[in-house]
Amino acid sequence: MSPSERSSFSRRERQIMDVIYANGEATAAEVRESIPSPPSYSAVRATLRILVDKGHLEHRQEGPRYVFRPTTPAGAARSGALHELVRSFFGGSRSRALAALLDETDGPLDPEEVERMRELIEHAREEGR
Amino acid sequence: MSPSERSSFSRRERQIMDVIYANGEATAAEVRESIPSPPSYSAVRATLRILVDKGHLEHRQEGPRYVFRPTTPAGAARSGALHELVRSFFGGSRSRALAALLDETDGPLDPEEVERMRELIEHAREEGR
DNA sequence: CCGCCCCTGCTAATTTTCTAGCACGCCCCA
DNA sequence: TGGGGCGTGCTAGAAAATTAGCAGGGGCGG
Repeated sequence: MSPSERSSFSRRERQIMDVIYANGEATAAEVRESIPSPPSYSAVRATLRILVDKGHLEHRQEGPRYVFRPTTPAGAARSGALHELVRSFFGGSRSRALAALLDETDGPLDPEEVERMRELIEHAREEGR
Repeated sequence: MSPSERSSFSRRERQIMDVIYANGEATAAEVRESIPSPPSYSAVRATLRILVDKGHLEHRQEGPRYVFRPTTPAGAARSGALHELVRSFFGGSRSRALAALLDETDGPLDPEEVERMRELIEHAREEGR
């Protein structure tokens, strides 16, 4: 998903896409439950239909209902969104983003997780050598 | 800026906030130049005024024009946006986010930067010990 | 002083988004 | 068979966002 595509979403569209990316996939009812001060069920369905028309979502039938998921593979969407955020909020500096990522104000760091992160960095360092 | 606040922006509002966060501060003309398929100058100014009314931006007079900047301190906004992204796209896992951050498809890794990142991790590791 | 240029504030209209609600189909069970 | 529950598609209207354009105001060169 390109940045310009991403920024072309309307408010509701974005909220819905966020929920679906967070969940991987979701039904209309699930989407609605995940949105604060949610719109009507009908409105959710209408917006989902629009997103399908625009090519951002696809749906499959599961029993009586539709299950929606992004057309853009999750990995690519995640990577794109993250790089876009780093570009716009951190001037493109990965290390400054990492510093914010390690900020504990938003939840304590798990030592095991830090260890995993250390390994990731070591690995990247060896690759670049 | 809370997530719910962030997701309450309309499309244009979001585009404008993004530009201003990326630049730190900006004039109406600068904002307009940074938006792809930009709205009219007048529309930009109107939306800026709305954002000021809503309390997301403030402006100071600089010579003949206004310079706008976020009311939320940049650091807090960055941290909040990043943690929100990690929560919704990476299931809250910082290490998975880091893995995506190290993905080179979006630009090569600078060895010096990797070194800085390694130091950040080491530091966090020692803190948590 | 006057005209020009660039800025702001504002209003009214257009366009887009959002919503409610109706019509229909399917399944299940009394 | 007939009703109720639950899903979809669709459309018309309401609500919100976006836009254009006009009415100043201030600085500056002629």
